[in-house]
Amino acid sequence: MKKDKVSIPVVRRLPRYYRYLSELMRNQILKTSSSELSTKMGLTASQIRQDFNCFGGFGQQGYGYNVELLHDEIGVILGLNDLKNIVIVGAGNLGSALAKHIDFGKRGFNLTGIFDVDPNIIGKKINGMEVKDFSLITECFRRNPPNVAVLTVPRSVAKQTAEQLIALGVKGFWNFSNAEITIPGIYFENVHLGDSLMTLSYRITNHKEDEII
Amino acid sequence: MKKDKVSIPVVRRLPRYYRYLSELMRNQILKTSSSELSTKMGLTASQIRQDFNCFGGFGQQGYGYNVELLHDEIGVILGLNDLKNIVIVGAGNLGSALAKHIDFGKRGFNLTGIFDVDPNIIGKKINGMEVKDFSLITECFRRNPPNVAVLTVPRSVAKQTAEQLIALGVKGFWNFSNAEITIPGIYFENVHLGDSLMTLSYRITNHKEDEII
DNA sequence: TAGATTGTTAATCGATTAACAATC
DNA sequence: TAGATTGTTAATCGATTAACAATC
Repeated sequence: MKKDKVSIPVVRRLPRYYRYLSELMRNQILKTSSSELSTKMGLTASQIRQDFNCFGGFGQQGYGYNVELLHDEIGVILGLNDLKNIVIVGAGNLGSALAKHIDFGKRGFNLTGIFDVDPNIIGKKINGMEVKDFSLITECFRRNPPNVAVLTVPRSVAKQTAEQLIALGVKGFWNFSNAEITIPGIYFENVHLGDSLMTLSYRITNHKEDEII
Repeated sequence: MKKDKVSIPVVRRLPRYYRYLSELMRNQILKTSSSELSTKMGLTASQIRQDFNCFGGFGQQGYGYNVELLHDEIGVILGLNDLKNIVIVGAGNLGSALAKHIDFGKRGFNLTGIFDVDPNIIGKKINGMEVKDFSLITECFRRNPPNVAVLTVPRSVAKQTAEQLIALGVKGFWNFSNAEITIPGIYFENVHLGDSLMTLSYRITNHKEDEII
């Protein structure tokens, strides 16, 4: 049955399901089952069925799941179909690497601008898109107001930059700045690459033979 | 009391504690308490005390925690003090951005090499370090065998590249390749930037007024 | 000493797993 | 129909929260 409140762990697993189903599609596999997925993904079949049933039943008893249908449904749930405008703010190493590396279109976003404050960077082209002066951002937002911004500025200016963008209507941030900002009503997806690396350090340092993950 | 098996959620919070304590140190704050940290970090005081006590008691009843001592203890737990050699394999957009952007030294690692297969990239300098030919990797590993590799190669070659590196002694991967690889005894810290972005898409698409995170 | 705050045990909550009836 | 596999309810497990005695 469809749930109205879906828990964070379930939401975090959705993109993973989506990837595995994409892979099955690439391999022209038409049907799958919770038990098949469970062995492939290292989850329990029960959990998979529970997860899917947070959003309604996509399967057929006795048969399993139609791969493409399930894939597309999860895409819809994730909101990948209605493209949300997104801009990159901060075109340093990380910002420009993300501009080139991430397929925003496949992830539910439409990249409409890249901004920086550094005169050495402004005017450069990244993936055919010119880096614009951040001080002109108000003007640029008139035409294509974005819902979301990638925040790849130094931590020291992260909060003030976020506030400026919120004032212009931005509702969500993909935040790489290493600052933890929380503002009511605004969505922050904080990516802490340093934390991830330290977690790896922990595991390598404290390994006890066995355990994976 | 010191626990011998520490759960994943606890481990993932350690870098976060470490960051908040670093911040307190920057602000010359000498002592803190679980309740003070809890309001700052959005956790419960109880959880914080539970977390710290997985590793033994670092506080003093009636006083709280000495910021620097706690910070340094967590650093030791994370293994940040004994630097582990790390190489970057794949010097494309993301690999080279990470080389420039990440302070490996502060995260428990010592960057000793950057490799690629592309003749257009080999020989370039990134942060003063020359990109070496991946086919010479066996030779390069003689001197400074690394424990860990950053895997920033395309998904299609990720698995075979990982296997080559494991054969040369690599025990852990910071894996950006978007391939989910599991090999017994080897540590994979998988960073799925696309998943992170899709999670943001989900939340923006399905927002119900209230809820943050 | 009195006040504060830890370390730790016990209670609660939520997520995962198991079981099974429904049904294709 | 028989076999398979879902959707869903119930049981279990583990993580979080609450409570409080220990003690600085």
